[in-house]
Parts: sequence; structure tokens; C-alpha cells
Amino acid sequence: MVKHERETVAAIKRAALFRALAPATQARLAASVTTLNLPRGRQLYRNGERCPGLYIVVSGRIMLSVGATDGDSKVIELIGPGGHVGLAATVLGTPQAATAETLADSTLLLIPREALLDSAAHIAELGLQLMAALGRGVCGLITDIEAFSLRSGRERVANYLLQLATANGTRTRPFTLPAKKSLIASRLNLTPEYFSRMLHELIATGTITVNGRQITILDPDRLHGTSR
Amino acid sequence: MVKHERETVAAIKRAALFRALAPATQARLAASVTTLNLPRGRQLYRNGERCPGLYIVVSGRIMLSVGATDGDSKVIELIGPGGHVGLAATVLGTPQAATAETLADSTLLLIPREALLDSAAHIAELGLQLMAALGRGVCGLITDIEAFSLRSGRERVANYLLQLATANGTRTRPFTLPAKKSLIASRLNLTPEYFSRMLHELIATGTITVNGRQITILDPDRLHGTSR
DNA sequence: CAGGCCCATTGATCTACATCAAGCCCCGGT
DNA sequence: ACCGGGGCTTGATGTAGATCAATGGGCCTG
Repeated sequence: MVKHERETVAAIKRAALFRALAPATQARLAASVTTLNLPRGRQLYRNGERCPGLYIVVSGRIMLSVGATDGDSKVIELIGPGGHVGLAATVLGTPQAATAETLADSTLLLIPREALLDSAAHIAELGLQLMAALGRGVCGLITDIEAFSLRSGRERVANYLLQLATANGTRTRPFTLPAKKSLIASRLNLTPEYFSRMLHELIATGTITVNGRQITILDPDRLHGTSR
Repeated sequence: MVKHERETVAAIKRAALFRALAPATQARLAASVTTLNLPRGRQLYRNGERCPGLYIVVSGRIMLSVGATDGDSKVIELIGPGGHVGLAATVLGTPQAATAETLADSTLLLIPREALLDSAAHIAELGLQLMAALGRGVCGLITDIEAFSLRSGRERVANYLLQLATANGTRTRPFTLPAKKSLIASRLNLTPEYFSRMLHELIATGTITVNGRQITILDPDRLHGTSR
């Protein structure tokens, strides 16, 4: 086995989707994978195109968005290493509902649709993992819709920061926003201007400090209070 | 085979989720099913509860919603005969992200979680159908988020009416709203008042006529124009 | 170190939609 | 036939958040 093959197996093992699978299954998937090295700003696919397969993010960052590429658009999700892109459209075989684009130089694994479905049909545990991932997608989107419909901009910002912080261990340890602020704003259904104002409101009350994309939560309890 | 069993097999065959399956698979699912007859206004489960399994709607109508049961809430989807409820939470085994409630006297089939997952693990085509259903859920929710973020209230109303009409055959044939107007409004992220105004705007321009819950599209092209 | 560019911030203004408050209509029960 | 209540409409008013317009930094590049 050459070095490059060992690396793709290692990347598969690190992917959230495949971590729980038996080594033999991981190896089988790795066999049908192609590795992509893409520069920043490249689109994986556009809204409406057919999706060649499932992408696993090894390094870099991917933005999922909807709306016109030129005019108004809205960020659905920001996906980092270990995550995956394009699962729903791949299992359906229908045109994509969103557009995916690299936000930084990224390396991805592409598992072709045929290989994925074929493996899922033969290996029950893989099928269950894919279902679970899709289920998590559904729940996440429902939670987003709830937030957009029922919570104020301020609440959404507070809640988002809290989520990032808890993902990063202790809530008071500084962390970095996963993209530039205008994209975070869009992810939260806000304009960059309004997002900035909300951030500065939190700074003014001594709840957080901001230094570029670096955020420190000073008062988690107060932040939690304003997120509800 | 008694009459009641034949009926549940027939209901399974009519469900969008299971229509494409082999008769043997349909029979296997039917064997583990319980039939529920629920009066209007009964909750199947609440946001945060664990879901006992997958519900198939045989007759009646189900509303999926998020938010406080008492205070503000938002309708995610309205589900009629042939549809299904609770798939995502069932495959995940996690608490529900939404609340489900009957809007009319309804009869449902309940397929327990264990039975569904077990069958899906053994029968690949069932697994693929479940994945496809979850994928459709993801795409639908993304489309909703796009509509809520990027389109005006007027556009959402026009688009929704157009969708209902195309589902019902010829677009100019009268059709009936699937719930009272205040719930449709919530489904579209609007207040009942604003929804009413948008409807009357469309009436004023001669685009549609409204009689209670019955809607007739007079000018599909104009409606399509305002939906964009 | 100057120049340009992109991003963030800040202030002033605007507006799509929500909220509040009556009325009205239809329909079902007595 | 009367009454009551829920759901829809209509009008007046309020506001969260968008838009428009400068200005102010990094940061890279030459």
C-alpha cells in the first residue's frame, strides 16, 4: 500500500460519517475515492446541477449557500474538516438544492454516487450511518428555521457564539469565527451591518470581547440569558 | 388473513415511502404495525420527547410545528394521507425537534423504531427508500429557508398557491387549502393578518378568487410572475 | 512606505411586516 | 330564530432589522 492510500484511509477514519464503521468498510470506501485539492473560491457544484457524489472535507472550509450566485444569496452552513457535503442530493440523484464553494484552499475526498449507494446497499451499518447523517441534517435545518422564525437577531447571535464556544471545550476559552463576519451574518439571516451592531452591543455589556475573528466570552451566563 | 390485516397492507402500499417496495417487504412492515385512530387536536409527540417510531398518515391531517406549545409557534409542514411523520427522529433515536398534532380525526400506522431499523438493515431497498425520504426532507427544508430568507411575503404566498395547484392537476382547477388560513400563514412565516392582505391583493388584481378555503387561480402566468 | 482593496464599523433613514384593536361573518348548538 | 364564538378581515400604528452612505482600518503588493 503506497503512502497516498494510507492517507486516504486515515482521512476516512477521521470523518464523522465513517468513524464508527468497521475497518474493512472504511477500506472499501477508500478504494473508490478520489482526492481533490482545490484552491479557495472554487465551486464544487452549483444550485441546480447534478451532484457527482459525496464530498468529505479533509482540510479547508466549505460554504453551502442558496440563491443567485450574482445577486442575493444566503449561507446555509459552513463545513470544516471531518464534515461532509452533498449527501442529500447524492442519495436522491436529483439536482442540488444549494451551491457549495471552498472558502480556503481545501482538500476533499469524493466518493462517487454509484460506489456510495452500492456500498450502502451491501453494508447495513453504512446505510444506518448515512440515514443518521441525513436525520441530523433534517433536525439541524428545523432548528435553524425555528431560530429564524421565532428568535430575534440578538438571540441568534448569542446562541451561535455559545454553540461555537461549547464545541471548542471550555466556554470561556477564546475561539475563532469559521469565516469572515459578513458570511457569519448571512448564516444567521442578518445583514453584516446589523450583525456588527449586535456584536458591539454584547461588547458594550461586557459579555464578550472581539478581536478580528477571535472571540472571547467573558460572561457565559449573561450570554446564555440573551440567547433565549 | 383477517380484514383488518388486508387493510393495513393496502395502506402501506399507498404510502409514498413504501409504494416502490416488493410486496414481501410491504407485508413484513405491515406485520409490525399498529393502527391508531386519533381524534382531532391530539399530539403524537412533543418537541423534546423521544419518538416511538415512524407514523404513516392513512387519513386525516397532521401538523408539524416548532416553538412553545403555549406561546409563539411556527408550522413547519402540513402532512396529508400517504405522507409520513417522525422519520428523522426515529432513525436517530434522539428527542424530536418538532411537535406533531392531528388537525382532523386521523388514522395512522405506527411502525416501531426497532422494527423499522431492523427491516432497513436486512432489506437494502427499504434502506434506500428511507434515505431518499430523508434526502427529500433536507432539500425541502433548504428550499423553505431560501424562501424565508430571500423572498418577500407576497412571493411566498404566490409560490405556495402555485405549488398546491400544480399538485392538484390543472393549475386553473379550484383547490382547497389544507388547513385554516392562520396555519397556512404560519407555514409561510407570515401573520394571519398579513397573509389575508396578500390574498386580497391577489384578488384585487384578478389573479385568484377565494371562497373560504377554496381557491381558484384565474391567471397562472401573472401568479407565476409575482412568485419570483 | 505608499497605494489600493476589501472588510468592518458607524450613523441616518426607510420599510416590510408585525402588532394592536375593532368589527364582521358564518356556522353550529340550543 | 337566537345566540355565541372562532376565524377572517380591515384599519391604524409600531418596530426590528434592512438599506444607503461614508469613514476607518488592516493587509498585501509593488
